[in-house]
Amino acid sequence: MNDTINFFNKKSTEEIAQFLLGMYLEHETETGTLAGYIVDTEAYLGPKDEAAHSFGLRNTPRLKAMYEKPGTIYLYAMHTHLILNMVTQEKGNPQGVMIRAIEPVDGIEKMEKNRKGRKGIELSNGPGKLVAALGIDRELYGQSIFDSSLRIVPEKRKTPQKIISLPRIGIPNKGIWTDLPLRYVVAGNPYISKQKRSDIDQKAFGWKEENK
DNA sequence: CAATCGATTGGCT
DNA sequence: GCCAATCGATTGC
Repeated sequence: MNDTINFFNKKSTEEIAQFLLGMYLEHETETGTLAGYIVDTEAYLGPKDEAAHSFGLRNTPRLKAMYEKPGTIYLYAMHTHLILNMVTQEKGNPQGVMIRAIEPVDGIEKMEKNRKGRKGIELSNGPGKLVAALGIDRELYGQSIFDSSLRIVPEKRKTPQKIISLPRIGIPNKGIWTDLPLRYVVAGNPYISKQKRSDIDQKAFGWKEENK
């Protein structure tokens, strides 16, 4: 875990976004532990990034957590859905990574309940969906992804066979920022949104063979 | 399938 | 009031 914190302290937001692919994300709730592997992320480069909430160092009450230390959880509402992000740079430098999808591992039945009976890839193949599946709420706003009830567990992570970079989703008319490939996905994993069925790796889900 | 569109909360100007 | 880093149902090819 210390290695992971050091990684956040030394690397660029783009590098951290890729590093988070395969990361084990778990949420300890009153009714049990819910967890999965991160398979889809997007980097938001803060002050200079027209697509970021913190563009131009904008700072409003909602953005407070973005100006905190690396690993701080930043949640915001999009229509009726909460979206999960974490801070990636030093305090006062509001850059972050958004989590777009996870592959469920632990507590799948509870996730199905949280998702009102939906199953399979519909459980967590979108940013609003995984937040609902894991039962994430506003109380986690401003807490640390390293040691709160919602946390990453580097010891349990997987390694992607191949990482693909793509333009980010849902940010039209932002000049170069619309097209820059700041979205990163585990190639072939079925939980990636807007993916062709033929590109899915049904056998290994895009992971490297476990080191046996 | 792909494209379109309505729903509808919260944060900002 | 307006707009959004979305979801899900529906339409149409």
